[in-house]
Amino acid sequence: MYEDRTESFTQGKVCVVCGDRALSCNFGAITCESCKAFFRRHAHKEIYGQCDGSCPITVETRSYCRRCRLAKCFSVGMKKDLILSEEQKQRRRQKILENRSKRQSQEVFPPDSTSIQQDLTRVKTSNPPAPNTISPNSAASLDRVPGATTNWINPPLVSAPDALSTDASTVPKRDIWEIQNSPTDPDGIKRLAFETASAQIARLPDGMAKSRNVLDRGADMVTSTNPLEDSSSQSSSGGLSNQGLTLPVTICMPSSQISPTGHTAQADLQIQVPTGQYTSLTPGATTFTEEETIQQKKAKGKALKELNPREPSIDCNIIQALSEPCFFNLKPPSLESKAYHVLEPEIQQRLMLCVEAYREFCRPMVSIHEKVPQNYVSLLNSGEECYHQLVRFAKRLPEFRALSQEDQIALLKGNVIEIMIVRFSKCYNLETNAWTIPHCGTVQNVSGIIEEDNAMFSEFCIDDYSNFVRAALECCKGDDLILIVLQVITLFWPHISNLEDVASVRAAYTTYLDTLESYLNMKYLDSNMVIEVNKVMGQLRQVGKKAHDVMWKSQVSELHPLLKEMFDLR
Amino acid sequence: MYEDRTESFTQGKVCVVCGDRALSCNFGAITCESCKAFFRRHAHKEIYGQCDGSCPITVETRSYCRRCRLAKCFSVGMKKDLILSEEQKQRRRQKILENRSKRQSQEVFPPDSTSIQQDLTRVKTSNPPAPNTISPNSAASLDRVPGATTNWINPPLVSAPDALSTDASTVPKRDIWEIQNSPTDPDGIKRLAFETASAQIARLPDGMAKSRNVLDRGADMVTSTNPLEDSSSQSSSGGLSNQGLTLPVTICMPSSQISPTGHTAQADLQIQVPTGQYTSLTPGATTFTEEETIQQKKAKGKALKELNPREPSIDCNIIQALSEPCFFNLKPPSLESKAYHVLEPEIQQRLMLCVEAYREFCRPMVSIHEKVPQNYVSLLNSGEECYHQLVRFAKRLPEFRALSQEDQIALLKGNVIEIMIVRFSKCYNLETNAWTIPHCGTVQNVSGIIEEDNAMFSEFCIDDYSNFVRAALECCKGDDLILIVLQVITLFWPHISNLEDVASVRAAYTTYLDTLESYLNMKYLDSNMVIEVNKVMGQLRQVGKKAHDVMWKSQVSELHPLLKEMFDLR
DNA sequence: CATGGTTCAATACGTTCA
DNA sequence: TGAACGTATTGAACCATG
Ligand SMILES: [Zn+2]
Ligand SMILES: [Zn+2]
Ligand SMILES: [Zn+2]
Ligand SMILES: [Zn+2]
Repeated sequence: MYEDRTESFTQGKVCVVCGDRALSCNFGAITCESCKAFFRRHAHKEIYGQCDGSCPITVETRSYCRRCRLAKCFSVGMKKDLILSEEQKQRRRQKILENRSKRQSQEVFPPDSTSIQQDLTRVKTSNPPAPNTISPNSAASLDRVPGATTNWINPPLVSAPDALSTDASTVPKRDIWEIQNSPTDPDGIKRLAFETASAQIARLPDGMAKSRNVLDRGADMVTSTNPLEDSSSQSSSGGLSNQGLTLPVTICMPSSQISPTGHTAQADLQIQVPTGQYTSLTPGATTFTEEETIQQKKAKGKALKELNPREPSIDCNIIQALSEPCFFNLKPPSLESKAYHVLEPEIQQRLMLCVEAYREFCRPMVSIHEKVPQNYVSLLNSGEECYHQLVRFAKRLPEFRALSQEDQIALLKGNVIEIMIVRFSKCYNLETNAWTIPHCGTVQNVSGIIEEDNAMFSEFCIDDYSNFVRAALECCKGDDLILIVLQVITLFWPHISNLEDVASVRAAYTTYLDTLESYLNMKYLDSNMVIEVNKVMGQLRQVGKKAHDVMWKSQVSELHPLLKEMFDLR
Repeated sequence: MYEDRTESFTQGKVCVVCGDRALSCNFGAITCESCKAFFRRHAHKEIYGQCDGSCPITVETRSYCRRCRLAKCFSVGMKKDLILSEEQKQRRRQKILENRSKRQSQEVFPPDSTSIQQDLTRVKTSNPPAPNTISPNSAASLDRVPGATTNWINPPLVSAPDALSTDASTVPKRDIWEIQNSPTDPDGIKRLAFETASAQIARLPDGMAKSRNVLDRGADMVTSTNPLEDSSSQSSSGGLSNQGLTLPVTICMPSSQISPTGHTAQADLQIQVPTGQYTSLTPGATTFTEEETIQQKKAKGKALKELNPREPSIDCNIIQALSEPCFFNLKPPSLESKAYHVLEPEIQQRLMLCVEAYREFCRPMVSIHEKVPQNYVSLLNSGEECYHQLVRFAKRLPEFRALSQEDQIALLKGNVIEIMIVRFSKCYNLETNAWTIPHCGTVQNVSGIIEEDNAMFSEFCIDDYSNFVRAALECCKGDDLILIVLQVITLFWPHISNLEDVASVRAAYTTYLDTLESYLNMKYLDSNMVIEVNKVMGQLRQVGKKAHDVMWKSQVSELHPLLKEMFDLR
């Protein structure tokens, strides 16, 4: 509805349906943009209404009666045959995608690629998402993996013959893991992997929890890297322990600071959380009740904070940020978008499944209100919700549900670290080597902390982590869906020993690998994409192993009972 | 009522009714939220007040005088047509529900969890989301025309868009995902559409199926249209809850009263009804089998009745009356009378046609034996035969038979309420505001019942109905032929959207209007007669619209599947 | 350019609850 | 009654093809 009455400048074109300004002929009649959209949306639909069929249609009244508006559209000669059929639209989208990635692949080679930041900036400014552009030098630097597997079609350890290999199964199978873990013969690898797995099962106390909160926020920011989304999230940054993720667990603190109330309840906007009791698996363990309302907890948190003025308090902004829903989640592209219809239905379905499952990670965490975290350990302990989320995330996946409880637990325990690493990668600031927290003015650089305890972290070089993040972000630039599917794949990573039904796990692993591959092939004609992502997976395993090792060195005693259970720590 | 006077930040929008802050345009005028709600609640009501009609309406005073507030609402241009009708609201809710379950179909698990084990255990028990069931939209619209047409030569027609297109694309397209996930080729959609289209007719196994059988059968019978043949059906009448048809549906009742056996089988003298299963469109719906014999049903009904002694039972005489053939049918004058020879042969023929068709309404109903109706809902539900009769009635008319099956169904669905209103008007007692049932010493006054639920019937004032009946009966005093032809005319009332062959429907409508006019002009020299009947038709549409609304407000769950099908209720 | 589709923030309906 | 909310629809702006 245009105010300016200089209709002449639009060549006096007027919508024959409503009289609004018209720009062109649409579907057989000169119409305005709104009537054009209206007709496209409704021409094939049945419209129910209650009128005598003679409602006047003007600019003002056109939205009053859909039936009469549609009738008028037809009466002025608009033809629904001119609306592209679903199939035609599909072809069109396909073609657009092809052209787009063709164009981008040309852009990649030009000499200008400089720093990551510039890349990111370019992403922001250049309209079409340029996710697959990889700066040459970065790609090179990622190539730490000796003899990296370039073809992931054949998952590690998984020689699942009956897997749903949808296509190109002819490609020689190589196991990424073989490379990472350096074993040379398949059997050796397997065994090795298993050993590692069993060793791994126990880690990651709580670093996960807390750091996740913070990290999550970062993800929001990163998401805004998405050219389409832009602006709203300013790039301020509030750092927080992130390495927490990897291990700041080791920081000791007065036990008094670990409040017994330091756990959480689930409180989601949509989901009513039943109150209940936390019952530890181990009889003697502490029990927590979860009967407080969120409001009560908020109040309590405030009170606590006020009562302990001497304790260094964490910036309120951080707290607020942490408690917001989805504050750092990945933002996958909407699968509703017509563009994805090119994919086979099954692939679409799996992708949707991943995104749906991932939503479990997007719930707000309220635990942060309960007690203001004063340090990293309490931050960790207050993050129980993280693990619940992880469990729910896994449960969303039918393949996971189909497993025995033992296997489910084994997978969760065995792969949690890697999943979390992927999850938090999005908010890692490569420039500062810190996790960035949006909405907070501060950036907490953790490298110093890490360096404090060289003995503890000697095995976990910050470079490992940052290299992984760098590779991951550059690889998936802007396309959070890749990271999401990666988390699902990681969940099913079948390196764990003593799985009851290893075949099913492998099948699931393969299935989601294939899904990701299909997606990448569809979206990025650049076939290198699969290779790149494959490399990233290799790095993930490397860094995961190191994080795991460090975990075992940490002080167990201060962790929340649930976390101990999670990791079989005593 | 907002305190902050920074109205500018709301773009200076001000409620044109009360001056409060406004957010958007509501029902045709820029209003505040409260006036919007007020208008929605009261626009259809009559508000009586004892003021002089000049009360000022401001933010502070707006709730003082509802009458003046409503008047101001109208005066500033708010339109009650923009308030969704009951049907539209119902569809809207339906759509929201569908979308919601679609979205959450993957949302398998309850959100809360305490310990991992509990989480996992729950996983084991919880089932994957039920696949989304989609029920097809019916093609017919039940749109109402609010205003009465005063000139019946030009019926209030809805220019059905693209009426002549016979392709299946008129069927609303549904996303493939909604229905099944497996189709892999784009054609899937197309096929689906076709399925939907053909299903439109074929499926509906039941309700429709049922009526379809009848439709087809009806056609068979038409052969026997020969006037000589139908001696068997004397003009006694098989009444049935009629008003039930129009509205008492809304009365809620314990679900126990709705016996799953409370439906009927077709058992006509001439028509052998194939036994079969009722398969609802919606997978989860109840299934009814129709294999019992009438005797069995009778027994069952008795048993049921005895088992529920607390339920108020309807007088046995009524039952008997209902089961007698044609206990309350109209008795048209014999067209053999020489008096009618003045009329042109074609007119005579048409009149005879109407009378013959009407005889289909005069067959006895046996369903009443099955289960003694305890109240209006069960009465309604037991009245399946009514609809079969209606179908046969329509099938007798050549213009109707000439239509496509889709259009036939659309007409039946769209006009059934008005036809029934006319049909039952004859037994409405204007003195008592009750329907009188012959052969019974009792008169059942329903007004009390209707008034019981004011909320439900607020829009359907008993006065509306009685005014119509009064007008109709006074107008046609003694001449049942008028009412009969009126039913035929009503059948062809072409207000329905998306008729394939709207031209033919209009032609039929006009034809019978002309027939009636010729008859009236011949019989009643008083030329006012045409005008009077015209007025009655206008009232019929008004009362029909209200009845229609009430129908949509009713508890859908309690209705017989056939009725749901008939009215596209879910 | 002309004319299709796509997107997303604004809009406008009903619903809920205190 | 009216504020707050959930959602489907709308339409301006934009993107892509030929
Ligand atoms: Zn227009
Ligand atoms: Zn209209
Ligand atoms: Zn107002
Ligand atoms: Zn007043």
